[in-house]
Amino acid sequence: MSTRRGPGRPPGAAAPRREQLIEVTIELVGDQGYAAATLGRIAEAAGLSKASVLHHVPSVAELLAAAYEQVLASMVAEVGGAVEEAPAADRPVVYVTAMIGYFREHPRHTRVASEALVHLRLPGESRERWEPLAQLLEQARTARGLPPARELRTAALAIGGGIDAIVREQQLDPSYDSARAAELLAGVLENVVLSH
Amino acid sequence: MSTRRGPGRPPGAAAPRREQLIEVTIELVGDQGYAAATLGRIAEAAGLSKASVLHHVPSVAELLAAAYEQVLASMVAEVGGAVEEAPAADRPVVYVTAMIGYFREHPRHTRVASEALVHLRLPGESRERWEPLAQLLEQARTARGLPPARELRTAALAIGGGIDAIVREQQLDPSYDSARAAELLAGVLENVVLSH
DNA sequence: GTCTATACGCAGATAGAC
DNA sequence: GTCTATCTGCGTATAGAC
Repeated sequence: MSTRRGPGRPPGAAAPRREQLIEVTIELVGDQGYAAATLGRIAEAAGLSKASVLHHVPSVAELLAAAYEQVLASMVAEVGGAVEEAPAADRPVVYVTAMIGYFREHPRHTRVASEALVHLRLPGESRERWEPLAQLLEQARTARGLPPARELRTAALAIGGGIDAIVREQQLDPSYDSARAAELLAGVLENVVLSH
Repeated sequence: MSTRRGPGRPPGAAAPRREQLIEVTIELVGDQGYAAATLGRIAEAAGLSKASVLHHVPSVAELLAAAYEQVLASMVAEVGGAVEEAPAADRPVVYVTAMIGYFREHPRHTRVASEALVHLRLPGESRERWEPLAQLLEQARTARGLPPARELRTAALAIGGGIDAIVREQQLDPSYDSARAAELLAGVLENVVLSH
């Protein structure tokens, strides 16, 4: 009987219940913040008992981390894809607009990502959030024949902070046009960091 | 007997126990975050029982709000003072350097202020955090004989985000020179928002 | 896999003696 | 003003039946 069902899944397949739990956790955190993402509320939103939730997930903390990681992976995939399609000289600008665009298209992911630094115990990774952009800036400058920048870290940090602020404003006030803001920020980047 | 002690204090005087509790709360939040500022830990840090703490303060939530407000008031007093001493044309630049300088001099206040938006139920005030800077920008432009800016909100938002990022970096890595970063950010402000 | 029942800890807050 | 003792609620997690 080659079609009998065993206890396991085919190697690459997903665990559907776990996926569902991650999904409702993202909705809960995205809409009401990490403080609202308790075992009881997650169970209720998933239509399960608390014990059943913990049958599919080792702990609430692990589930919260998995939800955050899924949001982060989705963001990295989309932004990273857009960046790689562009020539090196334009990548910083694409990074800015793609990042702001991503969170405009995924409002729930905004809160998941922005509150994660406060609520989750994140290893040192969060401390170097400015590094990817710094690398893009440096590579764009060499692609343009410019000398290395002296204050790369501060430049990347400030641009990243500007992105965060624009994304947050779009979340607080959906009538705020973050696409236009992204163009503006990209223009500053172009004229200040990527010229002379 | 005009010197007898009654139950009250002279009108303008502080309530010393309450002040002490606010103080230890700021230390706790500043060093370990809002999650660590529980009634039990506050009591322990103050050398009191939990019940005694609540004799001087109506609730933990109120104490947390008071601690945040004290930090905010202190910051506004220092930054506001520096800004008012400067001519209108220079105020945005002074705002940036004074703000970053304040949090460099008061590391504990950094975390109290930055996590407050996530942990405290703040009324609409937090939504207009960009407005003071926007006003300074507008006034500086008219003082310089420039026409009103078109994207004031985004400019103030992005600068504010840059300030936040630099302040946070100084907190995470004390060897990071946020004073130099402030000069850089102020320079961008000068050349991008306050010229032509 | 799913449930009910339960254990356990910790948070905030109150009662009442001193 | 200060304390000890207590209450209540909520959070995570486990035990064990179905």
